[in-house]
Amino acid sequence: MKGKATSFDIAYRAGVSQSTVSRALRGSPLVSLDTRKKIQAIAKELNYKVDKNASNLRRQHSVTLALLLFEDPSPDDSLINPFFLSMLGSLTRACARQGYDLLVSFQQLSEDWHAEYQDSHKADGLILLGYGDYVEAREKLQHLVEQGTHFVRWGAVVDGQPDISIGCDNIQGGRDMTRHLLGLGRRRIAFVGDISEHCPEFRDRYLGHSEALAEAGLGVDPALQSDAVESTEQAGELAVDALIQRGVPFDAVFAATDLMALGAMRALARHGIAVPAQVSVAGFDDIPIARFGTPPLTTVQQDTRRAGEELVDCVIRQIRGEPATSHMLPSRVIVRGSCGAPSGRDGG
Amino acid sequence: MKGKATSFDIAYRAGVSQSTVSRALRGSPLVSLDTRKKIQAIAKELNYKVDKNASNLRRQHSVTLALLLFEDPSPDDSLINPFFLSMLGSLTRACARQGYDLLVSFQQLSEDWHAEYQDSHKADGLILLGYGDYVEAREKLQHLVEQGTHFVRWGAVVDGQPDISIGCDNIQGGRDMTRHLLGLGRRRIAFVGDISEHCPEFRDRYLGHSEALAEAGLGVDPALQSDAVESTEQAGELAVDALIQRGVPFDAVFAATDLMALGAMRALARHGIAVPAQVSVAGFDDIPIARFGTPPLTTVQQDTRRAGEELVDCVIRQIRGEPATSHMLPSRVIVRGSCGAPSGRDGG
DNA sequence: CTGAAAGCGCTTACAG
DNA sequence: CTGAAAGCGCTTACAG
Repeated sequence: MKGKATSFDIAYRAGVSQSTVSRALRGSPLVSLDTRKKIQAIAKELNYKVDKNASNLRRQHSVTLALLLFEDPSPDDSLINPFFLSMLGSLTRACARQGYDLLVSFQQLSEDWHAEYQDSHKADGLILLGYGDYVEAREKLQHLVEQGTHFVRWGAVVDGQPDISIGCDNIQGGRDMTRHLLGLGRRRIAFVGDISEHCPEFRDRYLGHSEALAEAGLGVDPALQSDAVESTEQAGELAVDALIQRGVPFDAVFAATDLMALGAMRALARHGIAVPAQVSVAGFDDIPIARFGTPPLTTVQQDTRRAGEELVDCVIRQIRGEPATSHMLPSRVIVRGSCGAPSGRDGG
Repeated sequence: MKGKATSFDIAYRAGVSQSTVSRALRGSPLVSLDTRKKIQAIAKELNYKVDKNASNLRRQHSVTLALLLFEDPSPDDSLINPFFLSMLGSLTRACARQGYDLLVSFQQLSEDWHAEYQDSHKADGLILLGYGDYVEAREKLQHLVEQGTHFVRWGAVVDGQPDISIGCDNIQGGRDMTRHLLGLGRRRIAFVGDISEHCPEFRDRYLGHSEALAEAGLGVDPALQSDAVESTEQAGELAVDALIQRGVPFDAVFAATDLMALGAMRALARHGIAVPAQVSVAGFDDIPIARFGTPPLTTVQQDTRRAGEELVDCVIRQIRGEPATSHMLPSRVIVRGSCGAPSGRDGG
């Protein structure tokens, strides 16, 4: 065989027209069973695969989705946010289940990522993960919407947002965790993370946290909140340093992110503060290393598997012209050793 | 604007032929600077992107690579080997640098993965990660080669292999680690992992281990080697249990994988054996959680960043008809707390 | 330097 | 149920 077989090759061998071959292989009901069988047999024999480029061109779609991963530029570029990575797994599988391919692309936060994929027909829809600063991203999102791009963003559902997003219920997650801490007798709970409009997810977690405090008849002390410049271990460490510097007493640290919580533990250890004996530490995400913390980290688990499925489903619905809406997924508290509670069976 | 702009739209506005538009946008030297500028301006204005399907069809390639990730089926399918995941990051970036897109696909180990991607023109080349059992994979690899598929496998370089592979120098890595252990005064070093021809990478690590023993004038005691059914934490735990059951004394465990090493530590803890005081534990891979072990795990680090680059480079060379050969990448021992050595500055 | 034209390999109305 | 034909949007010899 020279070169790849085409539908004409198999038509010739089967003694039918090329149209019939195409129909048979696409499962059209218009072709007789005998013909179909014969064609399929020859196709297999010749190791024939329909040319996706030709097929896609003709049908005007690509049956692939593009995953745009946005990352803060970091010197060591093999280090990826573990949460995104776990999302990637479920996204890939969800796509496969729906018959879509997944194109993965890391975007520099600075880049112009408008519709590159969809317009070039590389992908029929986009999934955005880790869009960075929401305020900055917003106009780009707006632009994408105006262009009619099919896409969904993983993240907070924000009032009046231009796009469709799916995220975990951050308010609920924050509320549940603070309730847990309160139930353990903690009263002065520090919150680590940027709660401005730039980080709506963290803001929601803080909101839930505040709600739980209110439920318990406690007020929110602004001195107990400490910004972190990014969502890294180091930033979490620095934030707790700042907190200690500030001189406000606290008996728990609730970090908006596991990575920051791990950093918080490090700062605490450095200051000779025992976890959880003196201070409880809680995180958010349940990334794989959370359970390897010293002590293992109590955190809020997001259901990445379900998230991946819903994200894919949401884009495909848009592609098909079906209704799709923003919504939130439930989360759950995973109790491990870092808060002082008896470890649950979930703590694995 | 109804629908996407085509090269005809921009030709019309620019007052030139569609051929000229195509040339200008592809950077052909045949077009005058003025014409090119004008065309580029209009293209930007109309938000024009060349249709990849049409372009690819015409040029008979796709400028995309497919990453085939093979995984042992696991009940929790969001759990992916962290080593592969870190590879994925560098692969994506390496592709981007070369102007290629990356299609990600999880293959069930059982599936028939022959040339699906290349024949359908979805991808110009394949990168295989985690091919499973080498003996089983071998005939498929052979088949791929016969079909002229452009691909590279991440893994051991095996004598007489049909395909091209790039992997870390497992023999060197194994040798270096065992030398390290020997330098720490350990004499009875257990090795955890399947060293049969089914797992050539582990076999090579064991080979290096044996070489280091020989250098030190020590013999290889087969009783100190313990198979693990898979490369998971649990399998590592079981393997160490078996070792203890066996009653052979040992003062170190060198696991063929970090995940297994972590499991080994768990088994040791369960038996009340102190690490590293009584027994040193070493791993291989340097996955992100390695440094979070209790104590932090001493391990052999593979340079995933460089690996990603070389893998991509290797496939692209094949696509271009340039020579490409199997080769190995150096690895390095990362000293942390699990073996009893004073922790190096590399220990992160 | 530019244009007219063929052709990449399919899918799908249209006609039978 | 089947075939002949148009067309998806490009790229690139070929001719000027």
